[in-house]
Amino acid sequence: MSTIRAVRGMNDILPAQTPIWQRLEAVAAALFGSYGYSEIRFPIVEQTELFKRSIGEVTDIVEKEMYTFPDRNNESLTLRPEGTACCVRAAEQHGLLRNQVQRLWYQGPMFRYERPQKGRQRQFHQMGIECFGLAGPAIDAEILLLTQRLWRELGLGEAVGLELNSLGSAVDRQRYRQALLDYLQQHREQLDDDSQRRLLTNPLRILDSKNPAIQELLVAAPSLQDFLGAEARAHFDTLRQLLDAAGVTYRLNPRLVRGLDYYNHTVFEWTTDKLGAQGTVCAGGRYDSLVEQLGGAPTPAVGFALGIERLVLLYEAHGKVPDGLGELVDIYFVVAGDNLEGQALVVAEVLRDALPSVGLLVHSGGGSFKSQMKKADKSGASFALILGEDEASAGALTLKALRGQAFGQQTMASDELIQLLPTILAAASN
RNA sequence: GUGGCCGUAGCUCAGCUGGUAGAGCACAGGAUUGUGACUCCUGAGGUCGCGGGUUCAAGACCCGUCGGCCACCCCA
Repeated sequence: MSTIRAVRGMNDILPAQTPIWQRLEAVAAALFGSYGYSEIRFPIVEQTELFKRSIGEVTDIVEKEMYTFPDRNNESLTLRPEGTACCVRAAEQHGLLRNQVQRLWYQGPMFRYERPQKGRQRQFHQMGIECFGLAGPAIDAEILLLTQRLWRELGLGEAVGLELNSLGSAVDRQRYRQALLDYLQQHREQLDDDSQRRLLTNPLRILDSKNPAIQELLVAAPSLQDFLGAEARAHFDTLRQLLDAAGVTYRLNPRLVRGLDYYNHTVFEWTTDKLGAQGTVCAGGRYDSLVEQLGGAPTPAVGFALGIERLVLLYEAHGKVPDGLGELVDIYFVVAGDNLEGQALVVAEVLRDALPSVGLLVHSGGGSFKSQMKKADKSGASFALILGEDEASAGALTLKALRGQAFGQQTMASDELIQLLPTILAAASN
């Protein structure tokens, strides 16, 4: 019989990896909270229509990357390919956006049907924040400062860089789209197949083509910056002043357009050259018309999403990962002797009552004294706690240091041990 | 969806112009009857991704297929 494997592009995150994930998620969640953002949780499945209306009908995500299926009542459902649309739907549905500012964050799996490669899988994970109800550039600056602080706390300040652009208002963008189209159509024969296709679907995406010949052609193309209206220009200029004043360095990238339809004004990406082709770790921007598009009142909004898999890769290779991350066991309890397992469990519970923060692993399943000591060593524990025949008859326990501390090995009554353990463990961890 | 490279033990890999599978690590037991690490000995572990073909003979060659990695596309 053939074994069942995980679905392509959907990866297990194994015990060797989860401490890194927990660390990243904990640091980010604490940071978001410290800026006044509250967590929101929404379902993994939504009505298909939500994504068609928000992300855009002609985007690759909607056209060919969504996991879409009919529910048993034939309603079309979709595994969420991103979080922003879901967040807007949830916030709007529950009246969170009525005349008020909301600072929200979320995390969880997203699904896109793509060929897996480095930094990209079909189930991937994002953390993101969305802020509703603030139209000015100050909030754009705030979330960029927040992300910059996150990189700094993880020791990734040198590994990522910020790229920034403004798409202008929807009207600005429409005017520019036409001008770009006019230009590109004059040079149609020089466009590669992909760009020819995008001419019809999403011409702005031609701007960030990786084809050098296309980039060459674009040098003489009309620039989006020249099409920004007064309001858009003022918003962007003020944002840049705020970033300069706050010491955020960035690279203006007039070719940065982003793939989702709902963005306007500020767009940004934090990128790295250390992850291969998928170098975008965190990206976002302003989407002032999305709430209205989804049936709510006009509500300015800005947010970003960061890809946790990519952040994990970057953090492992370039971040400051704390020593001992993921080491759970302080004490390995060796139980050597017939019929002592029950007694060991009772003693262990007493120890846990007295010292709830201590990691205590009780050996189970028997085995020789020697093999238990080997397992104690392998567990990474600082100490072996031994209950054998001698200890049992003396009403005592033996504590043995495994990591070359001066402590050595001592046998004492369990009451005394509980008294002394906090001091002993503290001394050992220094 | 397209392209390149790759599938041999739990992991990392060797296996020559075809001749019936090996190493290191990890795991288990022992040397050392209640003391881990270092050392030494021993053991267990494989339908060589799967299916077909060529051949006296295929892990190796051919075809197909599935999977993995990387890149394109696209995106976090």
